Amino acid sequence: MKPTVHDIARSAGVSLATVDRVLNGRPGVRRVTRQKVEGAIAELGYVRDVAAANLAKGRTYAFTFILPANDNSFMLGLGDELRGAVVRSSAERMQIRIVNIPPFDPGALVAALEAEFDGRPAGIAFVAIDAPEVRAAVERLAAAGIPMVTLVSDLPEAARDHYAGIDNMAAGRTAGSLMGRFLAGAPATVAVVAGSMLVRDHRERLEGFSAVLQEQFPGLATLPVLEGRDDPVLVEALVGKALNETPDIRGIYSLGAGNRGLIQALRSVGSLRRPMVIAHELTAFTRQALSDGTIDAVLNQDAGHEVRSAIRVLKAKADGLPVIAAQERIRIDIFLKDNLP
Amino acid sequence: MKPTVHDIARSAGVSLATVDRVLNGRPGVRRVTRQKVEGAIAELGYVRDVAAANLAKGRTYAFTFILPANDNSFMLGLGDELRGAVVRSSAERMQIRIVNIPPFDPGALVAALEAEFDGRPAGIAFVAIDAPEVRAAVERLAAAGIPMVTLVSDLPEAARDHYAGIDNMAAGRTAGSLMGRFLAGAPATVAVVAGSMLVRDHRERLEGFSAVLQEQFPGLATLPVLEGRDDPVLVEALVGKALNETPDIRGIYSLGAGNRGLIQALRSVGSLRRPMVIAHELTAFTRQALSDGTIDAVLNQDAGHEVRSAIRVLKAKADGLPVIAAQERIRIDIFLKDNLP
DNA sequence: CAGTTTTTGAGGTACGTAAATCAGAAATTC
DNA sequence: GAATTTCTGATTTACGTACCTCAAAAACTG
Repeated sequence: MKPTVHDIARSAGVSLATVDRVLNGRPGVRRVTRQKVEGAIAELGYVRDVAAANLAKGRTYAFTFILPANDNSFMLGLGDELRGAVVRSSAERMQIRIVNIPPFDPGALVAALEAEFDGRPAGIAFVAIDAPEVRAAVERLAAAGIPMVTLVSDLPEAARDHYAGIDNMAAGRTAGSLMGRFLAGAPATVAVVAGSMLVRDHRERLEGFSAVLQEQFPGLATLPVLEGRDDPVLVEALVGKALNETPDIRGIYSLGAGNRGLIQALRSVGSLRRPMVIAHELTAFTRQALSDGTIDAVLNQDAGHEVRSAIRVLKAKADGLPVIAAQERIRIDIFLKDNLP
Repeated sequence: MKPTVHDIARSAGVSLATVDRVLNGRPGVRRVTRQKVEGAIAELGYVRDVAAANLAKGRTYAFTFILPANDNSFMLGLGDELRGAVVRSSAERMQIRIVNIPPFDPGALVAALEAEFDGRPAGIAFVAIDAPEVRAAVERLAAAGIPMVTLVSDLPEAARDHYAGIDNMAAGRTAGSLMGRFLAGAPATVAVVAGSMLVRDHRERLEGFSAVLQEQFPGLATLPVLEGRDDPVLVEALVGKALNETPDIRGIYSLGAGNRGLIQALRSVGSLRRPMVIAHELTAFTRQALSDGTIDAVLNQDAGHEVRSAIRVLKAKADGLPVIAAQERIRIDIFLKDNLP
């Protein structure tokens, strides 16, 4: 049988109350007594029954997720995953509130963060915008002892407890490496389409991509970045124009959203001149394009994993427990048409 | 506040006992009463508190993991992950027993499975060997109502409840696609190193790999499969011999274990003639080889994820709960030197 | 309508831990 | 050595659900 606090008390020759004091770090236990109890715990291999403990604590976890009301497939999918997780997690004493704010708006994010002070949530997850005022708000919440997790886009070196998202620099490097190898090292011109260079994850992806091309594939030249603002219509126009004006484009790296427009532009190009294309985020559109050969590779972050990881981490932080780092690492999925799930 | 059974009882105008009967599907409730209770549950949005329920049930989950006593890095890593999970899961009322059996031995696996009848475990996970006698044993355990999960290697169309592992056919296809693209479609000779063609996952990987080469890269010719029995020494000998006898090998796909030997053999080849190499499983050896350029890509299955997924699924099955399919899909990681974790 | 069966109510105990109270013991201080 | 402070023990209640018993009410049966 699994040992309980009673067994510890008996084995250590102390009372239940003392065991409780040791277990929960309450004061009023002499050093020697504490060591006796800890010895018994180690000897019997006692592990606290979290179900019973949570029940006794009667604690519920109020978490808030702040998401941009973006209408691209990825963010919509993230919202879906989150709502699914909310339903399931209510069975585990968690109450998750979802707050939507206008996208790309640091002021709105700060306001939403400030508003959380009143509710005193057990934790907050949010898609970070890298701006000084956001950092300041995060510092204040951290000072108030509220655990915070950044989601999808990070705020490095700020007081957040964890980042639930991919390493965007590594993603960019991976894209660069694939592009270089797929183009077999021959001299060629590559175009890069981004959403906005103001967004941190896009900047990092570009940085990683460019670094690898420079280091390992000097034969590949890149054109100036096309900023499509994650807007399918704008992306289509920009890419179409670029393909017309620079017919020798042999590769395209799309590191933001709005891939619907990219795919449109590519479809109107003759299949002979179709460039090598690497894009981000597996959506209905990119999946289709991948299987029909319009896109060659898709780098993906799994929104469901990110959401579940954020929830797990918030809960662990709220409980003061360590997180299993390996489990919480969000991986960069590489999809070719051959390993589509 | 979160509603409890008491709230349901009050709201439906029945007693606690009746609510309990409805919730747990016990007999002795009239149709109309049952509907009243279900209405109240829906209206109040009641969700059973799993922590309290598990505590009350006093149930502990006895799971058995049957692992081959293989000494390659991957299986050793899997064992480590499992032992780590065992420690953590004991806090969640799970007791996981690990049984080691000789590798590649259907008889030993059957014996280990048979032995589980007595213990009546709440679930079994095992690395499957595709043999008729194993299938028969699985049928008997399934008939006894014991949930089963195959780990790493599957037993398709058998009575197991779930497979916690990668799609090996897709892995092989991915390797084939990468190899074809990395070699840029030029005519070349490719060698394949496997552990044993008797093991299902190796067969499937080869099948997927060959299919893609045939379909998409007809210029690539493959040599007869080298069976290295996952043994570093044998692998080194075979690969060394092949590289000597067939100097125009431009690609190697190592779909099994024993990559230490492969790497050794590659290191003694001049870097000019070094072929394009794709291997499986990220270990200390393959990681090193990847970062120094000896290996070009590694396809990986995350042992930790597989173990945790198997445990989650077994628990869900034991509780009669549905599994979140998306969460339990084990992904094929593709690692280049640029996205090493 | 009496007898039988089914349904329901009321109440209790248990699970393992948290948290509190209060009295008594031990250690420390003056 | 008395007074004070610091520890410790014993006991109790609570968390939300599961599961049990027993009695009473209601619904059927012939």
